Amino acid sequence: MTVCRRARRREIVLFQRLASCFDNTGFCGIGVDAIAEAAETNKMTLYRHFGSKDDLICEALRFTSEKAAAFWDLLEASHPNDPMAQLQSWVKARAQCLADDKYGCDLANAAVELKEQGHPAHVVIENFKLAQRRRLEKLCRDAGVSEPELLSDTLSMLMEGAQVSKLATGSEGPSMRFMRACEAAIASFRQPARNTADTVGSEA
Amino acid sequence: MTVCRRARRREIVLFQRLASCFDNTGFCGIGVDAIAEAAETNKMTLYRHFGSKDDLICEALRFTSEKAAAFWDLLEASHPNDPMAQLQSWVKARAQCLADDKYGCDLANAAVELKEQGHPAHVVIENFKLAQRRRLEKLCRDAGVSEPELLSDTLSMLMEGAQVSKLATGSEGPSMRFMRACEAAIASFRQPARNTADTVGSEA
DNA sequence: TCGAATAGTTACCGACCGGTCACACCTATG
DNA sequence: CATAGGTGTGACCGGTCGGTAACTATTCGA
Repeated sequence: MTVCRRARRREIVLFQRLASCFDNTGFCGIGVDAIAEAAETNKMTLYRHFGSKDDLICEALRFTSEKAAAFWDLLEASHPNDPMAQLQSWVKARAQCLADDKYGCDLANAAVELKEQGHPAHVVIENFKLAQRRRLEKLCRDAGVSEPELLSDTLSMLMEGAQVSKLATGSEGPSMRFMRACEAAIASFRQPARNTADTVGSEA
Repeated sequence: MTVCRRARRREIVLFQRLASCFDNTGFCGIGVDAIAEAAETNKMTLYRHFGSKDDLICEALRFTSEKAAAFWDLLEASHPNDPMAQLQSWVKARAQCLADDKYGCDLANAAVELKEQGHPAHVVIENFKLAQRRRLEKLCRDAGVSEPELLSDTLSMLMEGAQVSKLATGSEGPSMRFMRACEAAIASFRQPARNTADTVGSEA
């Protein structure tokens, strides 16, 4: 058991160093040797902890997603019993991430890059994104907006879109208005219920 | 000169076959041999037309972006002198692409995958996305909405976000509400000017 | 129809890929 | 202090990578 704990401790250290390792190169574009170097270790040690490169990627993504889950707990604790303040705090935090992280969410990038069907990372990505969606939707619902599902998905899309847009056109592209777009969306759903799709004449 | 035209014709055929070639595998995940097979030719012919794999990727992206430019002309022709109808038509067309294309915009995917600085594809991607942004913003402005720049960037982010979100969580994720989100955004900017960020109490 | 330009084929290059092996080296714990 | 569990090192495997050479077959324009 003590050995097990020793190994686990080592893995956590590895994960932390691995977290920002795929950012520059992507997942296919980096070799296991380079990964090992970034993790300040060597290839054999990596292969003693993980069955394969794909397995390693999965575990690294899982680690990242668990760290992100902690963010939500922090968010709820920061404004207890004030979901609207939490929602605004979420926007602010996402805008901060957008400004800080040069390359967006690892999970989202992995979804784009590893799109061959059946890649083991897919279930990690999907579980993470669905969990995020659930929490955001709950937040919107608790905040009492008129259409919580629609607002939640709008904010999700704005967030993902801002990140890929920043990769494509830099920080002076559409992503520069991410925060204002979120605020406008929230504001438009705050008033009772009437201005969603009735003024746009589209059938189906 | 005639030979030049002959070669150019061949290149166009190659491009058309290449267009959907990177969709399944990404750009790093496919070898030149496989690319040649997908283009129904062989590696030597590819290398006689393009200097390198990166060059080939750039040209393929450029071809795709030129095809996309034609879409805008079609859009304007479909509803002459009715920018709001064009805007709604844009939303509908993007929703259709979202439903049809299994993997989103090649240019956006390339931006995510080829994020090493200095990759020659970056200028192609950036030029394309900025051009799209300009046209969308002009459309919003002509449609007479209250904040054309903000609406345009909101729609851009929703579009990019819907695509990556679909890759991450499938068509039942946030992307399922892409069209409604766009319509709500347009609607909220149609009325005079007052509901953008004043109800959300955020300083800075 | 002739000749030049292009396409196809095959084999090949060095480099690197993911992954494994054997073996020496640490280091924490009994 | 002995030892088992973990780490570091370097060589190695077969396969594939991007890219090229040499040569033949085909096609198209004058």
